[in-house]
Amino acid sequence: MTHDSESPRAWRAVLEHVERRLLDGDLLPGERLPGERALAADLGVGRSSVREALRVLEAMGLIRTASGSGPNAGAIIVATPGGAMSALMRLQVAAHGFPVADIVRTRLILETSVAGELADAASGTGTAPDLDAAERLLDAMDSPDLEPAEFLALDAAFHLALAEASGNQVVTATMAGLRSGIEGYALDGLARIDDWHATSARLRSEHRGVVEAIRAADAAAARSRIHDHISGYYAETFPETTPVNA
Amino acid sequence: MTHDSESPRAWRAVLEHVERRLLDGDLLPGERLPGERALAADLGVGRSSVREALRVLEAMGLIRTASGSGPNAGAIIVATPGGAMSALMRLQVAAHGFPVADIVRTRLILETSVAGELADAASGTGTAPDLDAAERLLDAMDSPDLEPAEFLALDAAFHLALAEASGNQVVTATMAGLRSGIEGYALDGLARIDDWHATSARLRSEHRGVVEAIRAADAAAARSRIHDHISGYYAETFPETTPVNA
DNA sequence: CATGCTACTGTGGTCAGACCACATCGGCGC
DNA sequence: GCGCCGATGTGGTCTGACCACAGTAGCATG
Repeated sequence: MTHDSESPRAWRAVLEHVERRLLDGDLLPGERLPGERALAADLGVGRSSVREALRVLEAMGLIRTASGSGPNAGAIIVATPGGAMSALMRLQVAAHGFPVADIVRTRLILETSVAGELADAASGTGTAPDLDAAERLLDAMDSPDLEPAEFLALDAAFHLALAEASGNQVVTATMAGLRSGIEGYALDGLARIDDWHATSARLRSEHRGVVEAIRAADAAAARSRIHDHISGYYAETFPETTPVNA
Repeated sequence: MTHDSESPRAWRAVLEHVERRLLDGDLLPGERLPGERALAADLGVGRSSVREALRVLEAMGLIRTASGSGPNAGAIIVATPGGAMSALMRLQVAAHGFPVADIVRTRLILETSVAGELADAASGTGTAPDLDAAERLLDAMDSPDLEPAEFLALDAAFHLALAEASGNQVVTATMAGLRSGIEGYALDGLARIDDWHATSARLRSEHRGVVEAIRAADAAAARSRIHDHISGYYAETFPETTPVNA
């Protein structure tokens, strides 16, 4: 009943309140938000409105909620953009907001750039990029008795590991989202592969080639190899897709 | 299918139900979702749980809701990823999930690639990219009596117009999000500019140079000019920021 | 005195019901 | 035939009530 204001949506007021507290440094990652009831009382809105705002924050990867009591309970500020980006891309693809071809084009842009950056970093005198995680995944992909779906999951993890190695959290989260957006199509595309054995062998070889070019600090080769790797795969599995330029 | 173990959350069931209906083609953009009460009854959950799911869908840019009656009322499937991406990036920056430096680095990657693509498209025999909207914005920025904040808004719109011209909706939405994420910093940065007149003149000139390179189908020049334009501006306003490589 | 179990407390999660503001549309009165 | 006006149904919000859960204090017991 607190004559708050003109804002037509109460839950938006909650969202803005939390965002402001974040920007002001009042709330830091790891800290807890006030309880839903307290937040509702403070802002003069109902608890349901608070919950709707918290739901949005949770979907955006801003908070994690837990029931019960103790320091682990409640809404805790985290920053896990990967899941949020994945949900966003997945839903946008489902609603035809993001054409699959644009997802692939964007993936091409980001991965090509990441590979080039990694190679450049390898050439510098400073710390070389950490490719251990990526290579461990490549080793796992050499296992001969992998289901195609398992191989695909490792493949996705490898590409994500490259992004992580670049140290760019925005690119990492975005690539996780892009991958999620086309996951369904990737699984469908498995059925189109005639000779899976040959295809997986080629993919493995291409992966090694990319890492090799990065290690050799050959940015141009890293770029072109990862580009050809991705566009070649999509050309094979989705020949009807609009050809990706770039 | 990454069938994650079911969480006992009712609102997630609603979310997944809507997503499946989207994927199955039952729900198309422009169509209306069932009413909240009907949805609650159909899925056997409370209306508040339905509302929490709808709130997430709205935040993700999937639906638009309107009160009242008639064909425009209710929850209508739309696909406006720009707003969702902006909110996501803005919140992640606020929660320190996305370092500002990574936002800038990603912007550099995407815009450089977009400029190159546009120049390549201009060289092809097909339809040249539509740069009219971008150039109209440049004309507006030539107005001598613009507040710095107004100039900045037009600047952002110009860069977004380039992305739109590339025809990649994922990149367009992502760039809108990146811009939103650093909007606060950009406004703060205005205070650091000593000679705004000189700076704005330089920015205008650089913008024209980018468009000129695209029109001339000089991809290399377009890439380097947009790269220098962006990194130069951030180097000027945020010299303390970790130097962006790439 | 130490220990183990048990209520207590506070958290989010959910549901039900009740209003309100709003926009449309059918029907009554003119 | 025309115009106004209430019936209707929508989302938006609030309230209050439960539930499951996880710590924690405190009692009972050895």
